[in-house]
Amino acid sequence: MKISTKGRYALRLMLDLAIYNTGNPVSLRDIAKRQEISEKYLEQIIATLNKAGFVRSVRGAQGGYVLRRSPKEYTVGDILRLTEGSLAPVACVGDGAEDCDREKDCVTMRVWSMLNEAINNVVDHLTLEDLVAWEAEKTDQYVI
Amino acid sequence: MKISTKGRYALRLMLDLAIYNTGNPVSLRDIAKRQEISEKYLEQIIATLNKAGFVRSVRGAQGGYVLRRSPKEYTVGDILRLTEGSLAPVACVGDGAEDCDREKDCVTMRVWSMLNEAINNVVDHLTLEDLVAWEAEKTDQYVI
DNA sequence: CTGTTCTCCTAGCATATTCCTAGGGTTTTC
DNA sequence: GAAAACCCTAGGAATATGCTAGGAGAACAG
Repeated sequence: MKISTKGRYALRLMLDLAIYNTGNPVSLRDIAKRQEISEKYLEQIIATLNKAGFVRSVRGAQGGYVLRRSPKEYTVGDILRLTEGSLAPVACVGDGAEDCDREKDCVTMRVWSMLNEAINNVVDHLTLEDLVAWEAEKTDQYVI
Repeated sequence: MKISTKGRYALRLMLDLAIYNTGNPVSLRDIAKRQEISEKYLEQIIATLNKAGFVRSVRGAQGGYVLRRSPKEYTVGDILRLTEGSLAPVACVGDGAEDCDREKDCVTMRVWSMLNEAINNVVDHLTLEDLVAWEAEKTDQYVI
């Protein structure tokens, strides 16, 4: 019942892009340094985000990645589902649920449904913008 | 981000015990048949529940297992945490959280905390009694 | 007092997943 | 044309998952 590094790093990566969202591409090198994550591993993670159209890549020197949309248009759920796969706690609930022949008899499915809803309710109502705001708050504290 | 069979089977096992909670021990053999789970695998799972004092075992012929407490005194969270380990979505939140030197800087931790709370809120407010009641409702539908 | 029905214990293993590392290739800018 | 970037694929160690197997020990029924 854990979120893997892939999903966690993807979120930090996207947050980093959102914070440095000036229009100029941000290189993986810089993100990797700031986030203290292996650049090579980040490459693989951002490839997924790139193919899904979450980011735009700019090749060559001075290249890097840019967010395709504004930070408020990415929910945490979008990012985690893309990188982690379904966030449903079991295979038999949520969208694209596998059918199970015990389904009708299965009271525990209700538990998983409730859990699924609770999880979605958190991740689908948080956007990158929220995280950027938290980051800003945090910085303010040091400034004041 | 999945609950493994261990936790899911443990819940079904405990629910089965709660439903057949007459005072007489229920054999694993019967539970395994009803739940369509390998008896040998269930043995390993119930060993955990037994060691933790969730169930009492009765050895020998006509033996089996009995709940130690009443169904309403077991939350789904109790059962899942025992069998799955912590339900926290990442290692750095929840009780017994590992320290992380990025902690202070880490905005994503807020996301994981919220997720953790949401999950706990579901599993800690559901008891075996609730599941038994659902089971009863379900049966009623067929009877009417 | 013996056979049957149970629980108990431990070992092992095939498969999948996780978390990377490595080594190149291609594109663009200076 | 060299450097700085992205792009692509392969592999691999470590761990977790989801069991199966085999037997030892306990208690009851007849």
